[in-house]
Amino acid sequence: MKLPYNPSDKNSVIEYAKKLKGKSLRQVCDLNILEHSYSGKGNFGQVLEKFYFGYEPNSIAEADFAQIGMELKSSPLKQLKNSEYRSKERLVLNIINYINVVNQNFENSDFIKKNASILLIFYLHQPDFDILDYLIKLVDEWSFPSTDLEIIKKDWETITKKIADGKAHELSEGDTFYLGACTKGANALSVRKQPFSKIPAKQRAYSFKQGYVNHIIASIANDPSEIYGKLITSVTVAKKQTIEEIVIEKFNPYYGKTIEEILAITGVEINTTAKSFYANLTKAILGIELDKEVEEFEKAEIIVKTVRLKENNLPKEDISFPNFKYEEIVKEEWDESNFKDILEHKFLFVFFQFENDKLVLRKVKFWNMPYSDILEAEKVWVKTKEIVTKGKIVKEVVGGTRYTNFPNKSFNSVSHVRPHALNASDTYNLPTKDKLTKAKEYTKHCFWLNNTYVRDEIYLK
DNA sequence: GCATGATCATGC
DNA sequence: GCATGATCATGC
Repeated sequence: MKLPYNPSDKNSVIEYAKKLKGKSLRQVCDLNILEHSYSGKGNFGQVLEKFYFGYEPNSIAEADFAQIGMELKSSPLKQLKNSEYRSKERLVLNIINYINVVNQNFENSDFIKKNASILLIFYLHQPDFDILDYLIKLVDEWSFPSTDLEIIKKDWETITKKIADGKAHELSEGDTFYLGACTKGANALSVRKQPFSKIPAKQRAYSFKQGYVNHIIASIANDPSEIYGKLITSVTVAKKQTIEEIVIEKFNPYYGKTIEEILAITGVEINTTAKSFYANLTKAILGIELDKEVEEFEKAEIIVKTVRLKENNLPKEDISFPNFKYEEIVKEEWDESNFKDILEHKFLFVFFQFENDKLVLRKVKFWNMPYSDILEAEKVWVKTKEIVTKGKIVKEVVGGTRYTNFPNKSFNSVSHVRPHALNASDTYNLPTKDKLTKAKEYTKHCFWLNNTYVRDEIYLK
């Protein structure tokens, strides 16, 4: 069959691809073929490959357009209330071959062979729409900006080293900055062999983190990115230092200084009572303008947590996460749960400590939760889900105070569940009526990291 | 002094 | 109106 483009000419492929803009698959593909073969089901990318570009979907190691070394990737967008586009999810790339990758360098890796040049096709995902009716919004060829490539190379090496250390089963997205190792497979049983351990490891693929995809989208859409400040100003810097090293180097001169002293040295004026105070102080130290976001943190989806330690090193408060909805948690599985997703992020902890009633900067630390502790957090999540499912939240009511069966600090060393609401009547609906109180809704709760865990496993380590 | 339940303050 | 970071109140 003659193709409507020349597969050995990059411009021809890109030009043909760009005709997709503003169209849906139904508009550009042969409807008869579609209805016979797909009847609205299947995956957007597969339909696109087969019925628009005219080749059979494959899972070969080389790029889809082999002659020009270009890989085709389609991915969904979501639209914000202000009508801007954001990535709906991470962008999943090739599967990690644990056996082969340990014998490769980044430059000659399967990853680079497959993804050095990507033809990106972003479509607007709309709930309840047939995939054939999603509108294609953005089409362009994309390759790594040179500074990003240095970060991604280090990420690739981090992933490879963990496999070489026999720890493929302990891989986590939080291990890396832009390039993640995300799980890929029908279910938790999708495992494969790893070279230096007998433990089967979950099947994983390289992926760009959602935050990173958002920046790709902005660059393709030609959004002027005036809203970002960069830590890494050149390829030279990126080759020499990791994001981690750059951040620690910037914080280092302020260790042992009080907040007042830091403000005086940086000369930045920040409203000390504002909620955004610590976020702004962090930006001041990093040399980022206060009205801008730290580009590298957004791309890597780094969660910044400020902790105030008491003089005995114990954090003054536990660390909260977003509230969970009772009706949602009962439908989730741990592997796809919100809580696990959060815990697999990379964190930047900024530690202050009270010293004679003044707060002094102690240290900053990049951290992501070790595999063994994720398994502990899973127990807390499982128990929480069980309690909500059975409608056994309230244990007893004493006076006006309701005591719950939620996992507390003595249940688990990593995490516990506690209220996080405006007041007791700030509630979410329950999927099952509470057995004891007959209530149909309950005060909002969230998962917390225990302050003792933060002290022992993050601050002191 | 800590654990647990409850609530506050701010900004979008 | 709500999410989020922060803090308070009470009982042991």
